[in-house]
Amino acid sequence: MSLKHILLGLLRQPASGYDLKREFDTSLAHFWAAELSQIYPALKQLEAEGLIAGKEAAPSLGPARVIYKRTAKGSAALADWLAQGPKRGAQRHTDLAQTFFLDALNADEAARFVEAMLAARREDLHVLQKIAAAWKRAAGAAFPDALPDDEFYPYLTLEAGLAVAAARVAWCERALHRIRKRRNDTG
Amino acid sequence: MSLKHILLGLLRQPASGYDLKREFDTSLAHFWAAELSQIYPALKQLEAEGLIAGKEAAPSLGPARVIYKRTAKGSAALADWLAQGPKRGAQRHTDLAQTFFLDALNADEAARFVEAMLAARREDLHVLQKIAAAWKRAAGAAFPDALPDDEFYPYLTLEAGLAVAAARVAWCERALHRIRKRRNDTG
DNA sequence: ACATGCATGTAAAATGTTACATGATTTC
DNA sequence: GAAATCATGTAACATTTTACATGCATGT
Repeated sequence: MSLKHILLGLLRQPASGYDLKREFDTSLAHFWAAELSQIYPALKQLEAEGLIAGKEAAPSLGPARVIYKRTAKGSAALADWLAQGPKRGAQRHTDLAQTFFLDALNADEAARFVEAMLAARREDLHVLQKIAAAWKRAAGAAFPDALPDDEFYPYLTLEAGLAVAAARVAWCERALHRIRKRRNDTG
Repeated sequence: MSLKHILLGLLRQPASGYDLKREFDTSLAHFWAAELSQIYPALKQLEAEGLIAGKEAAPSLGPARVIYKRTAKGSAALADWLAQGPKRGAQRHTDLAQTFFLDALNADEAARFVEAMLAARREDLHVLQKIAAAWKRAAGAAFPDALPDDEFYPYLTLEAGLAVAAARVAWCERALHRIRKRRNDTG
């Protein structure tokens, strides 16, 4: 199960389930999503397997938190996962599935659909660009090559997200041109 | 549920569950995957909802087949889905999740991981390029603009797959250069 | 007082994967 | 005769999503 391996990876630094959810939403959103209701049971399972250890943090103020951290056994399990080589993840692009059947709509409706898709993909790209810009500002001159390993590799994945998002925007634009040209040619 | 909508879309042409599985593997693989064990129950559900109708095909030779076709009510449900605008599909890129944690390996192992990822992404791209080339050969001069709607839109999704696959290959190459440069710079 | 954010969880439903079971036909 | 492909399904398991439940703290 990949989710458990990802949690294992993130728990290099001690963190609560809630902290981890925030990481998913901010740093991992471009390749993985997870809900709190999925994270909490997964953490319990990892603890039962001895791969992470949890400690109740005394709440001087605010609600109680359980802080987890990876064990030595957990680090070994993580290295094992990586040593297996790159795994393929299932991709389900609902918007492309819809595009596949756009002949069920008329030309105007189809064009509007692709316009909406373009707007959504531009928004995706914009979000990632803002994150990348903030990262760049925070780092020094030899960016990203001078980053320490534990920031360099996460940054690489952001670049992957950026590259894919840009490709999808460009594709939407081309598709829209084609659809408009069709509409003019036939109508 | 998107799978049911996709089946609904594909059942413009009469087809059996087995036929549909073949379509997933050949024409939809770049954005959606489905197993037979998922397709058969989904077809039964769609039939129970009156969106498709099945007919037992008399098997003169070979095993019995159930041929389904979309009903008028089914076509309305499909149009409805498309009219809701583009839906976002959950993306789970296991290989990027692994890349995120590559600092857990040493520089050589990390480089080998990315090399393997590059090879896998090149293979993805190659598969799609072969499909696109075959499509191009089969069609005439004004390709793809002269295609009928029910082939034009599926072709657009293939182009999306191609664009994303090419972007991921290029990203892997850049990442690999960076990792090798790092290895030389630091030791 | 009320909304928002922090914090942890359970329960139920939906969705997806893997393994199993069956049997005919076609190709080597 | 064996293996691959056609064809349909069930069962068990794993995973993910959505809804619900609880309670503290902070800002308006």
